[in-house]
Amino acid sequence: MINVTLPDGSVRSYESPITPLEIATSISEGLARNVLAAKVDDQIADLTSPLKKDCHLALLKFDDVEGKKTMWHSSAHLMAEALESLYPGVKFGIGPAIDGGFYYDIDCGEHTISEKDFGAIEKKMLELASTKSPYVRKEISKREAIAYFKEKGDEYKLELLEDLEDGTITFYTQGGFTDLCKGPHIPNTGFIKAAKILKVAGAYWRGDEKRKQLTRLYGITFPKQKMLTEHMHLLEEAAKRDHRKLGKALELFAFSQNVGQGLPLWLPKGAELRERLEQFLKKAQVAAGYDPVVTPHIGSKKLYETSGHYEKYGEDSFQPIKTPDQDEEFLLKPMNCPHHCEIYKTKPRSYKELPVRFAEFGTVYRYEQSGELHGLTRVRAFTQDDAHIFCRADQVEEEFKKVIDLVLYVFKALDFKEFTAQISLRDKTDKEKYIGSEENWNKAEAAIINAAKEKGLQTVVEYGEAAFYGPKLDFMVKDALSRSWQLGTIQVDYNLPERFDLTYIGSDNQKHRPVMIHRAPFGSMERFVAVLIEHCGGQFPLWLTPNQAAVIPVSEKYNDFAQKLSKLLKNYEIRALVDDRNEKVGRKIRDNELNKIPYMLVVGEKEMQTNTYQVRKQGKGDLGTFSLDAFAEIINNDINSSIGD
RNA sequence: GCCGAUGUAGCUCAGAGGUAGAGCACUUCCUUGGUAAGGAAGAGGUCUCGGGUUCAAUUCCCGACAUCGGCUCCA
Repeated sequence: MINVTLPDGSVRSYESPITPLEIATSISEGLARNVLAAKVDDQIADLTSPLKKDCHLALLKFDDVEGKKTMWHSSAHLMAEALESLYPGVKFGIGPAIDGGFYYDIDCGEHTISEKDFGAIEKKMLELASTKSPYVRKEISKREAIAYFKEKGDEYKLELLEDLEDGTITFYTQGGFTDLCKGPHIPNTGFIKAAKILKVAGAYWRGDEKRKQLTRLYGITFPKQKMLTEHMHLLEEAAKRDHRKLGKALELFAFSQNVGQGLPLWLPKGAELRERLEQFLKKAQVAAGYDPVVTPHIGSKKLYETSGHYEKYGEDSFQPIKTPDQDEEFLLKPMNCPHHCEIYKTKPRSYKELPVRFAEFGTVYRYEQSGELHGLTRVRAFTQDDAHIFCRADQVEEEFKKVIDLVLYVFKALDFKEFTAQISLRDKTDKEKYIGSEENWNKAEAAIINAAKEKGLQTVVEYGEAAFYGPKLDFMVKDALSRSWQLGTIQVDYNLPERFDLTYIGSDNQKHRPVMIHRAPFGSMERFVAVLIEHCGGQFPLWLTPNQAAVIPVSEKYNDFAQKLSKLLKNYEIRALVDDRNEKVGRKIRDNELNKIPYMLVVGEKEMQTNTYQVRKQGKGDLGTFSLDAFAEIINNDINSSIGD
């Protein structure tokens, strides 16, 4: 007999061996029909693998994240089976489950798979699924496994096998398809009731751009057709929030082929919004002890040779600017830090004045690969809300914490609640690619980890993601299609102070090396605005939005009165437009609703007589009648609740 | 940079080997209105660009450029 503890704490006794599926059946038929995998003492397992000793058991359904992942992983195998049947001779790389489904990397030789083929693949998958073929696990010797894939001619699987130890290798077979796989899987293909191939893309074998590019097919499956329909609807809704779409519709920014790829043009409304964001941060930075500085858009090539960036990135950047003097070369500024280092060096510094904090909204230029450009999130000219803090080693942690506070303040004002703080540390196995002493790195990494912990951040640690000159803390936010982008960033740098020979005089009257912290709460204005647009679906916080209110005269007779009102609103620091088009009220309301204008004031005879206004809130409808003072108060309350003042 | 797809009016999209269409937006006129689309007329296109095939190419083929989805990269 073994004792099995279920998630609710209850303990059941069974004759050993017994499978999780049998236990599910013993609980209820319905459960047995819906259960996909088992979690045995924190290990996900097949429902059919026997339990031989006391354990904790959770039965996973599609609602459970692990259940979903198991089903999607099994679906990758099903897609592979379909592909093999449609395109004989296709070879397989890896096929994992991911957050929104699964993919499989395949090599289909001469044949190219395109969107036209998706329908046939989906159909084949469902056809194979309907046979309810069980996923059969088999432990196999390495020799046999190699023989199998040699016979099949699949060099990718053979390469994967090289890294596996004999005795740990398992195969899974469903229907006519066998794959190298450690599992687990759902009991049989019958659970897959709806399948959709989502996209096709190239992907380098093992993520190495020097190796062959395989075809990556992305898909998703569901246990119910209705769930797929809902999912596709959700994706469509998300696509409507795409900042590229909204940026165009709301006339915030544009690109022109005549100007160049990845070089954004800020339109008046977008520039106004950006300006407001800058003012907001500048104010916060003055309060936090930053000194504004301004530096040019180009700098001597030598400056970047000193910083080490030319050596590392020069080849792939915008090329040096030539001058009449042959010996001179300049670079478009790819970063602000070297300039700020030179500002630091303009005079001797005492330990008493540290930390000094130089802040600049500095526009930088980087030649990003053409395939990487993406709306405003990845461009070739962008403005960083940059600042560099020069401090003593003993001040690093304190300064770091202050910057975290600033980032959190910014995120709160813009209602960014969902973000992850990513701590990027050195690659544990390859410390060669980093500049700086072991001791300094250890200190910096510890300082970041401590600061993040003390500020109560939810963090993920990524090894190997650090910059070459120091560890960093990045604030990651997802876009409408759940792609993750880095916004705020804080980076410790022991390298540049060294390279620029920065010093300060300590209390001991000796020269010491300051530590530098790079930081940007927004990251870049471009990317931040992009993510902000998607985050709020184009409906910006009231304090930011270009037009806070629309004055709508009911007929042309009241246009003058509407103009007068908008001037009055200006006195209250309320930004209002007058919609004096020759259209009916209903039409004007509709258009201003669609343009996401937060408030509307309809004016006609009644308003002119009484000096009170009917206020309508975007998306909410009529709020009632207000005096101008009362309306201004609504707006001010709204603003204060987001940025305080 | 690599793999795949796409490129027609300001926007969203139809279309076909015989030099182009819809809806919205725009302009003008009528209408002067009370809370999510009033009516009529008009204007708007080197069908991304460059080659080739053809009597004829925006359509078929090749190339470039740009955009989109990924991969790699991201100071």
